[in-house]
Amino acid sequence: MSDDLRELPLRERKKLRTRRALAETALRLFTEHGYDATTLDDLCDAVEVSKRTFFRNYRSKEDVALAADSDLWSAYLDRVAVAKLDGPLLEALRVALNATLEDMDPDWERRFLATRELSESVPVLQSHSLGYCQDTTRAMVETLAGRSGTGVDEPCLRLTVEIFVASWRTACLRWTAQGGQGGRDGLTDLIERTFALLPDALTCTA
Amino acid sequence: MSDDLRELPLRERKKLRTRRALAETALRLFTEHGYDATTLDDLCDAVEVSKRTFFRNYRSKEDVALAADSDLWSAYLDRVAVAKLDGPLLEALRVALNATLEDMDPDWERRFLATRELSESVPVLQSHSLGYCQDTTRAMVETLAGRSGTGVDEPCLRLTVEIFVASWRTACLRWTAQGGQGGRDGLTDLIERTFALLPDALTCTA
DNA sequence: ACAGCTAATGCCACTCAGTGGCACTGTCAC
DNA sequence: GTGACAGTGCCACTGAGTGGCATTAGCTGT
Repeated sequence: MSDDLRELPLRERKKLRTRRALAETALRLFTEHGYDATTLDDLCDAVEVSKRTFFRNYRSKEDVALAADSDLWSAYLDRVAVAKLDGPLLEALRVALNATLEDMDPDWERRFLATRELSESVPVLQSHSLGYCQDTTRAMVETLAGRSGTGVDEPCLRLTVEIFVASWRTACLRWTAQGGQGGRDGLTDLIERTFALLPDALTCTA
Repeated sequence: MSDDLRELPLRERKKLRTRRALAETALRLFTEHGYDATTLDDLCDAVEVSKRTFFRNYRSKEDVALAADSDLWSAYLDRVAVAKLDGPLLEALRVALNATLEDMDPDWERRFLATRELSESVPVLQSHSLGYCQDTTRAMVETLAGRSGTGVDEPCLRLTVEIFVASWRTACLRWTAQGGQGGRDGLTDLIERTFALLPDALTCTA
């Protein structure tokens, strides 16, 4: 995830630079002038690429805004695919998440916070972001089912993963609400506390 | 939710008929020819209204496809707003959901199943549908927080509602996968069984 | 029954997201 | 160098969604 940039062929380097410039500039423009008020033409002008090139790098306007989300989920999926995951599943998934967070690029944290704030104020981004979560959920269920030999329809497995994602989002929401306080350690801490609340959440009264 | 249609002023009746015709026809066209392959112009031609009228009835193409979802959630929110909700919150929410399902229009079930199938095969609909869930979650948390006097930031409350929605979606997924078998009773049954799995889901091992 | 009011609609022109096609250019392999 | 080809720019197009304004049609009052 960190700067593996210098040891790539020139062509790849340029491509990657464009990709990053697009995501970075998009985040800045969306934050400064608003998501709707920023057109893709604005973005492409700023990065000095054609709109066609934009769409070769990102599938949609929402996609580029949520690049930091995407980075996290794909890193997480990679980790889950190779991790040990012994003991209680929910706990193992949480540990893997913490490890993934620690491994993210130093700059990712800032991008992610900006992305979260944007996502919470723009409905279409929120929906799209939830779509990512759902895709990740599905992929995780498939990976885990394939490994343990049970089918993907095993309701308990799916439910566990859903609860995992729900907890993550709850923790993430609080982290964003407090302005990303404590950086990724703060986030890790919130995650831990949120997961600890789960048994209470099942039984708490109105 | 049932046919309160005959006792409305003519103008309102026509408006409602148009609304329903749009949702009904949209569902049919989307199912028969595919979501992307059906343009709003196609839909408007079929219903014989202008595109402008469409957008006065629904906010987007996704919205009209997910009308059955929206119907359920708004009925559910209405019920939660007035329900007693004593005892364990999660259980009370589930009971209220069952009651809402029973009260839905007889035709709703068919529309809902078609909507779910559509939503699972069209990513943008899935995202949009998750957005509805999220909006409902937020509204529920506000309602419940306002009633019990605690703040909306009460993490346990939000977590409970998130788990509720996650369980609902898991049950719903299975219901759709088995072709809506058993109608809404079948769905109610799946919901009950899914909620019963929750304690296991917290502790199950990989 | 008729005229006036107004909500709802239709129509038209527009913006912007996203796609397809084709020519071009810079990078890589030889 | 030179040919191959990935990546890019440019252009024209479709389709979602919006704003404005004229028109229709349902609800008044008399």
